[in-house]
Amino acid sequence: MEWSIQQIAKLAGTTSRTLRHYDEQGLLTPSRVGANGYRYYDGKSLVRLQRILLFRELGLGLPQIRELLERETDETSALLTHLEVLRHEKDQLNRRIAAVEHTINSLKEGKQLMAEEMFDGFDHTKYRDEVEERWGKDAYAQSDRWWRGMSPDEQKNWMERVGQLNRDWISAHEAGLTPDSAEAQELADRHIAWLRSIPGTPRTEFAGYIAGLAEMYVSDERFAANYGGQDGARFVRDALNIRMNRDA
Amino acid sequence: MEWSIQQIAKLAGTTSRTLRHYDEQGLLTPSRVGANGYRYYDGKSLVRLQRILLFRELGLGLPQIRELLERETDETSALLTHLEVLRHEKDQLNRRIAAVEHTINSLKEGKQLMAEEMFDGFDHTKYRDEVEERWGKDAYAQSDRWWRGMSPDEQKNWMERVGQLNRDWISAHEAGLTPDSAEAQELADRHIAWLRSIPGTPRTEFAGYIAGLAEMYVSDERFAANYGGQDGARFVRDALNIRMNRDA
DNA sequence: CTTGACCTTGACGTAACGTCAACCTTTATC
DNA sequence: GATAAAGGTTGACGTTACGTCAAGGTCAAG
Repeated sequence: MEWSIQQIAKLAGTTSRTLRHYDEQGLLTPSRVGANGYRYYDGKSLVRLQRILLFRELGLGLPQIRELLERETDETSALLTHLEVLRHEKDQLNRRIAAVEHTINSLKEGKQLMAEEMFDGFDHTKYRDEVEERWGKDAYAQSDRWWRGMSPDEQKNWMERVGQLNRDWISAHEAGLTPDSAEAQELADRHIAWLRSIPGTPRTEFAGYIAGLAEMYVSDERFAANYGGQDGARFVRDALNIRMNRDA
Repeated sequence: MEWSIQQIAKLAGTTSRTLRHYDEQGLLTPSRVGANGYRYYDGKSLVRLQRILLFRELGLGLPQIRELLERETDETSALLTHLEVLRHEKDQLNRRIAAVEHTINSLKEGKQLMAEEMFDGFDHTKYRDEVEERWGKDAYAQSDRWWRGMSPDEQKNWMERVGQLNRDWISAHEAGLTPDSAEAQELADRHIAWLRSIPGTPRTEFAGYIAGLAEMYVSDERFAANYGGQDGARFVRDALNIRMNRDA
């Protein structure tokens, strides 16, 4: 069997322009080219084309696809790879759906959605890679399970407690207190207790973990924002460090 | 609270260039612009930015997003729309996963995947809109349920029967038989019986349906390809028409 | 006063095609 | 055999949502 360029395009659900593009890129050359320059394609071309379009729908770039097609001699393994990517995409989608449902519920409960909350909600899934890189894969998975295990009410409650703690930090700082003041040290106590309550928090080397975290509050604007900016974050960091040293 | 362009970019997980782009496009103007031209953003900006990025992840274009944000005063309804789109995407993904799993199973059963099969597999979902337009929504849904109701084995079996019929048509044509020959008429009988066996086939106006279908075999390359090209399709059409007229 | 981080406005680059334009073949029809 | 319709070819420029310099102004810290 042999098809013209438009025929095979319709067969595969694409356009002739795409076919010419793939020809230019060396991704899919016609099985035959007539003396008049017309392109003709056969069954093998069709299969290859299907696979290309398959990968394209996944968002893979043409160079990547070329690599895949060249390296993968086995159809099954290629499809298994494909399947894995699809499942990963599905997971992500499910998460996004859960996130949106969550925010809708919050709204339905009549409580206004505040900017920080919105950010925190997304934060939890958005920085996955970063969290994994910094504290290991288990840490993220564990913390994620814990978070999802809570009811929306519990989640809200938890976030409000965090918000309160943050606000207290900011007030203390704005009140001109010093990091070693009794008030700041009390906040440090609360802060540490709060951190301990999060599953995934390392039990060994806890002191080093806290020190690193405190440093990050300052250096990462996303965290610093929670404490009213870099200045506030520095205040929190100092208070925490003093608290930890007192223990030692 | 007020953030600089990089701060808010990091907060939302994007880049400063994107922010400037959105400013240019009038999608998100800074809450304040300093005398030096610096852009500053506040909490409301952050929320709006989050929403923009949300929609962007869905693949919506910036003009569309602008429309949505202008029309939607209600947060909840916007998110509900959003949710619907997400769920639709999820359905599609699940279908693709099922399709890939199906082909993998076929391969695992050791049976070679032939080009036509692959095409048929995709065909069934790919041309949905077209089928619906031509024969009504019920027809597609009905036929789809029927197809999915079959086990992989049954599906394979059914496709092999179709393949045999098609090959017989091609042989008959290549053998130089005429559409009104006894052999061709016998094939027409089988063909019509086969069509009747497909749920969704109209019972009323069956003759007209057959005539239209026969015409389509010729005019649509995707169908013609099954009969060895337009020429073969013409042969099938003529045989079918003769068969139907004989009944009348 | 320099250094380095951050900001600005152009302006060109990119990916995967869509969409003409200008022109040649093939096929069907008068 | 003329002619139009349908389909083919190769350029070449347009599109979207930014990325990525380039060239230069601003600002806090040492």
